[in-house]
Amino acid sequence: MNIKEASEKTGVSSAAIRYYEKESLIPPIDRTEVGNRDIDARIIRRIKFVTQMRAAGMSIENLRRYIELFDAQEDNTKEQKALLQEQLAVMEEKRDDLQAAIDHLNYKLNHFYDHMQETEEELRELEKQHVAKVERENNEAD
Amino acid sequence: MNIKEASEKTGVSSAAIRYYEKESLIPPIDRTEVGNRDIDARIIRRIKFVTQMRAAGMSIENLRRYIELFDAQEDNTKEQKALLQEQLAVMEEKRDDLQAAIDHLNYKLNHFYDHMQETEEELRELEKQHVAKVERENNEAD
DNA sequence: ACTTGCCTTGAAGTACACATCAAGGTTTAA
DNA sequence: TTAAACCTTGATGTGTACTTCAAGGCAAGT
Repeated sequence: MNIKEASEKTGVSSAAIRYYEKESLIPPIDRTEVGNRDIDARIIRRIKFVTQMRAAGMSIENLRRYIELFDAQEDNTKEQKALLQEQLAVMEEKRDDLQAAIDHLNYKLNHFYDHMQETEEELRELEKQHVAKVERENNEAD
Repeated sequence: MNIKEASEKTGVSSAAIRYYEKESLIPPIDRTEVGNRDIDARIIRRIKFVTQMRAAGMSIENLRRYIELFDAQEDNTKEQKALLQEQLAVMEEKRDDLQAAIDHLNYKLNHFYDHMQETEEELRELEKQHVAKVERENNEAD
């Protein structure tokens, strides 16, 4: 499979695949006799793995660190586990933040046709208080 | 409250607060007589809101679009609702991707002390097959 | 023979989200 | 009154993660 087909199969651009190989996020890719990349299922899996982790917000740097350990022969399971747990914590926090924001949006959508939207009402109240305060200050300045 | 105190209170750098104001992610901040920013609880709330959404992966651009609608006086409810729904869909997808990755990592962690980690085993098996294939090819080339 | 369409590498360019710097102003404390 | 410690704006710099470009090679079709 050439790089274009791999790109279509994974949704990752050819340039990005080359970049991932250069950055060792995927293993060295076999070449045809003329030097073109010949991509197999193993590489496709690796590309998809990278995509998933990238979508989850893992940086290239951390991903490479992780994959290095992953691919290593020696079982440095402690480091590996620590790294996984670290990443897991980051991702869970991210998910919770997302969920909070989703809840917020859902609430707004559910109450959308109420005459005054309540979440906005809250902020508008603060806004009103603020405007009143500014006006008071202006009056004092007279 | 000056910008430094606000920075300490929110964990957002002074430069970032200025940037957020410039990009209209937070409302225009009042100034003291000499032109320094005078930050109140309302702004602090807004900064924290931005931080939360940013941590959840929303881009500055989308966040601004969202906040613009949020702050709008006119009730262009249809567009507003459409945009909220759009944003909601994006965020839910992101959350689901995250959850999938979290599940993946959790699985790995739960099976960490198994003699051979199963997910890795799978990849290592492919790796072995690959190496064997390369060796066969090398032998053929002799 | 030549166009089309794929590939290669290395270098340079780009978008985002700030961080840092330069040049200057104000307030406070010694 | 001079230094320290804030502040301002505008410009420029930075790191990340690619994308795009330049220059060329290979293989198939017309």
